[in-house]
Amino acid sequence: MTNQNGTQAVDRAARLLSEVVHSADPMTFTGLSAATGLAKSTTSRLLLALERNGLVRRDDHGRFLPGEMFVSFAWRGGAEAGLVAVAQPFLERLGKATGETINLGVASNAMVEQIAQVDSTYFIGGTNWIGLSVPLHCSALGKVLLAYGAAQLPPDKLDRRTDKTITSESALRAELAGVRARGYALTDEELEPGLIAVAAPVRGFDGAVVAALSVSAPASRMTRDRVSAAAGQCMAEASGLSAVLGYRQRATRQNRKAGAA
Amino acid sequence: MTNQNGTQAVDRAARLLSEVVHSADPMTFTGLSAATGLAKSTTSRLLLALERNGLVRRDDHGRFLPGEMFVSFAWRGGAEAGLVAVAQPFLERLGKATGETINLGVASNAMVEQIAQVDSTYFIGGTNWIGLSVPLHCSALGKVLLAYGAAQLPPDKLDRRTDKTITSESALRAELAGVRARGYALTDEELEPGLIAVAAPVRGFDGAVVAALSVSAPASRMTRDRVSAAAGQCMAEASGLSAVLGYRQRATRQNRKAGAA
DNA sequence: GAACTGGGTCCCATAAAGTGGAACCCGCAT
DNA sequence: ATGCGGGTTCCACTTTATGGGACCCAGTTC
Repeated sequence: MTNQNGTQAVDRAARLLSEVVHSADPMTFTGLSAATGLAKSTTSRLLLALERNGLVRRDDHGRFLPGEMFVSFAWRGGAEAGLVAVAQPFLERLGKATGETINLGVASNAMVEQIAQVDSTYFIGGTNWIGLSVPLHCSALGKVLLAYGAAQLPPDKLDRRTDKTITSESALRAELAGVRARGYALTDEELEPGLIAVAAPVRGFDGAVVAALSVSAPASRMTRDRVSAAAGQCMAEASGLSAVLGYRQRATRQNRKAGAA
Repeated sequence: MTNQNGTQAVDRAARLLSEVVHSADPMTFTGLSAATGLAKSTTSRLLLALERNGLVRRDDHGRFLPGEMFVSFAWRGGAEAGLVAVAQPFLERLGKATGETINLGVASNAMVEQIAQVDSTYFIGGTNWIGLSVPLHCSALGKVLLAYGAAQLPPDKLDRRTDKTITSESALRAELAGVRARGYALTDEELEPGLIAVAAPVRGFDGAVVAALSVSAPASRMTRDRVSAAAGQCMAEASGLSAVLGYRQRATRQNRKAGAA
């Protein structure tokens, strides 16, 4: 465990900082000391240094909160710019797991804008879709955004892209209910013949869906059972990303076996 | 210059981090090394440590950007919560300089909500207004928010609070134009007899006015010339706060940053 | 109000961790 | 193939971080 890099103090300070920033509510001095396993004196010195530098501040009860530097960054609109970067590792993991093309999309005036991508490891299936917008009603990303209220359909008629495209409002409504029930969306040659994709919601700190994560593959590779496997992996990564964005799942869903206090 | 605290490494790392976060566009390695005056090797080691801990990341050109921890914080909605904290030092400086009551206000459904305050050093003038909402058209804070489009008047008639209150829409429009021209707003016994206040705009990173900063005093103390002195100090602190929120005054040649590539 | 308690900072001898100059590596331009 | 600037790694040197304990302060308890 000894750090051969020669940055013990900085690493420790960063760990403290991480505790402070990622914790749901303000950390106390002793809490931090315990969480990081650092000696009281060391904890004190490091926290003092962090405070001096605007990285943490203390509330009126002496508990620690993220400091001026974080707030300043947030106000500069760094959030949007950073989403892609934060998401990248999740996309990559998902890409590695499935071997298929991964996309992250957000709602942008009644379309889905793809803001990040990891390419398929296969030859077939690999164009770059970043910056491209696709319709809401026939893409997996779009269905997720619609299903969870992150996007609204324009009043126009639903565009028919293939003979499988859902073009009736009521059918779409039913489909979206299904998405919410399953927790993921599927588009099966509804956007383009031969293209199948699944997508799962990414939530922000308040539970609102802010983006969607998808796995796209040619129908030839995406068999029935692989769809559900991909969907599972997709949901897992999406919820990991949600966690980084501050979303804390409630325990009311499928109970996990290991109950983290 | 030796640090008496025993936190050299952390302080240096924090300085690097500060450069990265507060800089308008991505810093290069050499830029950081130069800006902080640290040896190349030290800079490298510290940046590596920061990167390892998610405090900075590198873009595709190897330049440094704020890392996952900052983005994560921003997505949790830490911004609003932190505004008060970030503003506090500015309010305090202004309070010390003027000796009067200082307030920070934001627009909140057609009123001004005071979200932070520093009390007058005098006995007279000192109630706590935090949480209190005041009308837009007859408070200095409100005039600023109106003048710069951070708030809109409700369709109702303008409430008459004193005999000096501006109650005609056209007179108010003229007043707001004056506010924009001077850069600060004045309310002279328009909200309450004997109460004079000046206020200046606080801008976010994109130049939009997000809040207003005011100095309030009894008319007995706030003579003509003291009004302009207070206004000057108020504008100075407001623009300091704006700077922390990422607002950069134009008027200097600023080359717009092109996207990557 | 004296004695206790628990959170937090300060002190100081010790040695571990950080430092920076120089060597080195890599990609790029020439 | 040669040079160059940005960046990382090495390593001997010593400055700087470490943590145990003293200490301090503000609440509680008796």
